[in-house]
Amino acid sequence: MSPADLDATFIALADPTRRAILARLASGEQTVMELAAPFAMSQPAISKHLKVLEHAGLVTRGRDGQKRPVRAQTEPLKAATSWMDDYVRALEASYQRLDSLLEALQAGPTSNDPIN
Amino acid sequence: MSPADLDATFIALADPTRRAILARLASGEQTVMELAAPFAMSQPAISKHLKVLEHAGLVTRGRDGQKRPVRAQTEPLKAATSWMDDYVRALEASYQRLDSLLEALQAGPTSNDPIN
DNA sequence: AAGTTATATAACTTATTGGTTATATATATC
DNA sequence: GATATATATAACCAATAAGTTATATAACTT
Repeated sequence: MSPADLDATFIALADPTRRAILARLASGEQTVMELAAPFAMSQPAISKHLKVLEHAGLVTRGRDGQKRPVRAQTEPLKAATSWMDDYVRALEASYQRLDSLLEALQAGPTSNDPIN
Repeated sequence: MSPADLDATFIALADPTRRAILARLASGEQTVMELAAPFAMSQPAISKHLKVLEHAGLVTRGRDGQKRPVRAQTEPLKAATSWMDDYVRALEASYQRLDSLLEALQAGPTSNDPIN
């Protein structure tokens, strides 16, 4: 996943309306009108949010007559989660190195310690 | 984690410069100047990015003389990941229900099927 | 064919973002 | 005390975002 793709995914997730739309899609495909109903917001506003979600690959659109059913997709979420997991792992590994170092220093510093 | 906190976290992650700053912090605390060095960007721009990251709780600032060392924090990431994981789980559960339904229909529809 | 419904697009407004330069503040050093 | 360094703040600019209303387009209904 390219940085730009990560950008698109996090941008899409960074809005409570869009996350609420996704949450509603967990119970299956919905039309734009169905998605718009619960929000105090115009239909074009919802269409704009859907475009942002689609651009991130978080939803795909079908065609059923005049309706354009919206369906959620998991792939970008998995890629984003994977970036975050890798990062947290790297952080915790570095904390652990620091912890061991502090522990070693407390046990009794020697001329071999990287600091001192 | 409140929706506003999730907003702050995803907004902070939705910029490649900020993700790069976080990545650099994986190797330990850094001063603002150290963080700014690799970027083709002014120091105030980096300070602004740090403020966004701090607002999300993704970094904390220390004090060491005139330096304000920046340190990464994992907590908001874990909360965000948790939201995403829950969501993916919900989605996959609903897909699975749909899949079983389609399977059942293909095996031979009956008057008890929820559609038909 | 006329009217209705579902959705998208356009044009506009306001607020926010990401950057800039210039400057202020606080600490360190000579 | 004067100067230098680390960081923050202010004022500004251009681009983007999130909403609006009005309108266009396409498909469905009668």
